[in-house]
Amino acid sequence: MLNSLEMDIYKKIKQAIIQQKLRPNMQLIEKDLAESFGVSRTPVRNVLRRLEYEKLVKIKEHKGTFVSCSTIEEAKEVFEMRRILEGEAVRRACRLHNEEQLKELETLVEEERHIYGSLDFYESLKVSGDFHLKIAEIAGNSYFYQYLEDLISLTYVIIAIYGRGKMETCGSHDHLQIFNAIKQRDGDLAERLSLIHLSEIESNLHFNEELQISSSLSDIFL
Amino acid sequence: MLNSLEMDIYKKIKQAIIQQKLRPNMQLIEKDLAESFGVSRTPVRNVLRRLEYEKLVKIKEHKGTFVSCSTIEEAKEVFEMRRILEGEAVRRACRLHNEEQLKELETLVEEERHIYGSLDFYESLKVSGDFHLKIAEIAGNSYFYQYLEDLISLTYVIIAIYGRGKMETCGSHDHLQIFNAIKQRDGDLAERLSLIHLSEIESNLHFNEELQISSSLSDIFL
DNA sequence: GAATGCATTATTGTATACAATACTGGGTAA
DNA sequence: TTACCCAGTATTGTATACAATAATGCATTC
Repeated sequence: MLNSLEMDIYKKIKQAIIQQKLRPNMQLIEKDLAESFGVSRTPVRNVLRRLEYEKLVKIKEHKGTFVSCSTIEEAKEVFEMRRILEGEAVRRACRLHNEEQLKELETLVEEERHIYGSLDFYESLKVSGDFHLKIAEIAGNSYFYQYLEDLISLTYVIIAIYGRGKMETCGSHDHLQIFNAIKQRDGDLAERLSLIHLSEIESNLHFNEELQISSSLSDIFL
Repeated sequence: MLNSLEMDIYKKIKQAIIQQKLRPNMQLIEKDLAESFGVSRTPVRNVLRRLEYEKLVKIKEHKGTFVSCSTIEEAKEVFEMRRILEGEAVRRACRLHNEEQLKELETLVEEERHIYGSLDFYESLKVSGDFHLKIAEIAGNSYFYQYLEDLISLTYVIIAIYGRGKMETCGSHDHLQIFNAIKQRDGDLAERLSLIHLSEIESNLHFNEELQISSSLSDIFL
């Protein structure tokens, strides 16, 4: 995939986007990025193209690279696809999990419960995402993980755009319920809880058109 | 995504892989590709990275890029994920399709029926794939298309590795049945037929270990 | 004769130089 | 004053040059 140099740059840019240090529609100038990482434009460009493939940035030819600002329709597609994939994944996880995996999953729930409120917002987002990804991992088909990793990253950006600060992070309570359903191998229940969980997160977003971050003043005053 | 220069190179390399002009495990040397396309290594490298992301090639650091040669396990994952996604997609297609889309789908079935046997193998593969992709398109969430486009391309390579020449292409009869189910908006039937269809293709493959294309003699004589 | 080490070569990885494109602003003409 | 054109600038796109790495083969030594 990416070599170690690029992987380092990739992780840093990705994290900055997720943490909103780089906000939607902000331009990422290759030269500046290259300088701040102390490398040439070449590896930076490679990373940006990768991020574009994940839809975290948008590259416009001869214009530049911009932190992605998903439309409402795109955001809804992300949640819809997450429900499809995570619903199926959690079913499989119920069937397939072994003791070790269950323990790892439990650890994540515990961790989440522990840092809830205390640590910073983005740390708790990450731990929450890890819970979802662990289920994808247990589901036993690597595409679950591959697809959901990207979709979950995109969810962070969507929350950055359409969220309103407080309750967008997954409640650790929901995760505990899902965990228990998995533990009891109750696929129907686990799927139902997962779908509700995702829909709740989505419904806490503010999909009012006016709230979209505009890329230009002409968008606003048109 | 890719600009027009790279898109051109991308399509040609991808097609060559699908058509087995570039066989699994064959090395793709950047310099040679660049020369044969009359460009520098830069755009070629970009394309190769993209193809790697789609799992059509594998890049080994400081060694080179090789046409991917999926293992049996990877191949099974591809079919499994196709069943998950296409099963869901065809259900949605049943609900969502409009007249125009239905007509386009019918055209593809007709076309397939028409060229069956007559045209070359790879052309018929392509038309067959288009049928599957059209359903993904009708399903109304762009991720269906995005994911399945890659999975279907990978299927071609898998068939190249594990197929045995004759009946691996989708029978147009299966597609006609699926089409009729969609037309009648019978989601249950359409899904069932699709899953059977995919499993049939898979079961026609020869997943005997000995048949794997070895990348090195040491693999054979170990 | 076999094995090891070194030099050579081939290939990829990174940096830099150059080309193309699109934006910006000022000047000029109507 | 306003609209348009043109030059200059900023940024990306492509090519090339250079560095790093890994494979190869030959020579040397035991």
